[in-house]
Amino acid sequence: MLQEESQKRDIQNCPLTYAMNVISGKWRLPIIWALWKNDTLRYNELKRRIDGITNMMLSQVLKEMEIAGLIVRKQYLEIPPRVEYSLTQEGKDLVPSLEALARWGKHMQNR
Amino acid sequence: MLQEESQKRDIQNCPLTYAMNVISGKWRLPIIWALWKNDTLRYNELKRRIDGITNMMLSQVLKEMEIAGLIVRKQYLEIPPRVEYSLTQEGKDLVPSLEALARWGKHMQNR
DNA sequence: CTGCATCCCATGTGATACTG
DNA sequence: CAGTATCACATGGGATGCAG
Repeated sequence: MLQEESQKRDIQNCPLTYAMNVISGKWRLPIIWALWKNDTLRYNELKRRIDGITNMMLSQVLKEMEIAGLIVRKQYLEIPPRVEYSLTQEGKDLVPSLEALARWGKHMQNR
Repeated sequence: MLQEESQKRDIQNCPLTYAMNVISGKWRLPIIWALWKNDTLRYNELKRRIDGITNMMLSQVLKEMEIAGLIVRKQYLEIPPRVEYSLTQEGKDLVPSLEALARWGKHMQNR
């Protein structure tokens, strides 16, 4: 439809919409937050810190965030398998903006 | 379920999750942006500036944002009806954080 | 002009089981 | 340990028509 077309254009053109899409979703912020606090985490360490997430959602969202350039995945060819995740520089650059948003949210909650 | 419980707790406790919920959704940012640029707009003016939105979505989202404290609705008891919308101070306070996010998004798009 | 009600569909998310 | 596959469901969003 025409509507979808204009929406797609928005997503491609508007930096804010782009940013929102990158951090939207139930699990993206918890993942960013966990990796921000811990620098590097293995798959199962991450899973244990994010309460309620399933393997399906975790692996899916991690893959999307890697493609988006937010996190980096480092795989070691060992038995048993070891995979470590951490934030890219861009992912780290995002945090101050999120903290600003959080301050605003805190203010709204206390109103 | 237990999961929903913990999710609800997150929404209530985490200021960032709270803020994200307030600005998430297909039409919230376009509305904020339109009111930021124009200060005050009537219902139909707003609708004309937000390409593709239906009456149903516009009125629904406006009501939610009013309850959230982002916008203020001013109704004039005239015939034909006139209703004007504008950002609250809190709504305006949100904009700098959004602009920071937008700068980050622009950087990511150019990478 | 400024909305609301009904019905419908797409997408995101989840439960469960399985694999290299 | 680090995932994938399948099936199912809840939620957000939309088309259409009606209303004060």
